[in-house]
Amino acid sequence: MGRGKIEIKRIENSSNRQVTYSKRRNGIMKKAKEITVLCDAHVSLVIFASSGKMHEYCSPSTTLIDILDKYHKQSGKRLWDAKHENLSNELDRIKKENDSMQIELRHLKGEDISSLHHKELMAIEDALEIGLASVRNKQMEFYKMVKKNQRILEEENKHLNYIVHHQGMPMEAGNVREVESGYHQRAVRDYNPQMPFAFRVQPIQPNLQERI
Amino acid sequence: MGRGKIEIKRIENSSNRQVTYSKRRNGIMKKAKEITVLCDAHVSLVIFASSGKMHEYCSPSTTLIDILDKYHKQSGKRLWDAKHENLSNELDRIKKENDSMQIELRHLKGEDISSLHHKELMAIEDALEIGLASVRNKQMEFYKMVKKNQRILEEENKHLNYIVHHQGMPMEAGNVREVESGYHQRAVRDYNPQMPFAFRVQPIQPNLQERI
DNA sequence: AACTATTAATAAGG
DNA sequence: TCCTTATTAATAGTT
Repeated sequence: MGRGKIEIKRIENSSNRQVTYSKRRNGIMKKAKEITVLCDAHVSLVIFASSGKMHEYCSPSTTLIDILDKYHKQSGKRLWDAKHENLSNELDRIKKENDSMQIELRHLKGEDISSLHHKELMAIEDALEIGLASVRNKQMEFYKMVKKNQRILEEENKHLNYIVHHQGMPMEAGNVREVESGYHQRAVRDYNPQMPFAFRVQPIQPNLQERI
Repeated sequence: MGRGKIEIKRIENSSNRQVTYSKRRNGIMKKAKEITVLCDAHVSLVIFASSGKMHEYCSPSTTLIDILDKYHKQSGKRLWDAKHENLSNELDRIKKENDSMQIELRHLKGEDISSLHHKELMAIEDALEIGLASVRNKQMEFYKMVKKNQRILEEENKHLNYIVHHQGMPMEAGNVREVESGYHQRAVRDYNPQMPFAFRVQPIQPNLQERI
């Protein structure tokens, strides 16, 4: 259908090929639309030029996903399941990891241990002891820091008290509080900001004392 | 292109529609093949008749998956990612769960605790103490069972010794071993099969003694 | 399914 | 890429 008949084989002339591609692509698109309308068909058409440029047609009232879904059902061919597989495998892997961690967690919390053997119990006990030692060690650090801070405060306090009383400076209760809080702030400045607030202002936690 | 011009609208006559569908479907397929050959194009064509019957064409040298993959890259549209989404979401969710469990595990093992606040440390310590108590409780059960078993064995032993020595039955060393192992087996029969092997034959674990 | 008159697509050229 | 046009290809209606 043209000025001459052509053989159906690759058009070697690049620009001719390009032109023909463009024309025929439009032709197919048109045909696709027509069959859609005329015959209630559902069509998905995706064309890539050799240049890589893409054109597509998908009948209205459907989506490519629908089409592919139906394709999937009818052909039995997998398609994106191959893509799924990786994700699915990873999911399985992580689920297993999750399960074993969950079990380990339970065991460390002393749950579900009735079926464990002696060696396993020992291992858990060891882990717990190590953890406990580490946690208490950390708390000890806090405790020492607090102690030190308090000692500094007390010394400063004593010193100031000395000054106040021996230099005969009259002060009201409110002023004293103000000065004291000033000391607190100064002393606290050196601390790690992550240190719990409780340690900065309040006295030592009573249960820390019991443990040390 | 026929005996008369037709309007591009749904063909109401069902059998006409069916015939036209068949003819035009072949036409499009042919066109698809032609453009593939003539212009080095990659074509994917999927057509569903209103009856639901499917036909497809995919250029040789590619697969539908390849085409869809390229489609995905170029259009940015999701496609089967929509299908993926559930899986992907679940993966994310489980990964998060995983992470938090991992952190909790580390904390219970006394790792990565330097940034924790006092309250958090206390909570971990409590959990560890509970876990430790539970584990030791369980071991205590074993210990008691072993103790009881041993007591029973000792009594039986004493009794048998009495019989052997007072009835003057001469026995060789080999026979004694045989008898003893027989006792062991009998006594062990009452145990939970999950009980660690160590308890069944060997004496009490020395470190259990220290702990109780 | 085959036929064929007619329309539609398009190759070549501008 | 778009227009034109000669020519081929597709196909609607018929058998």
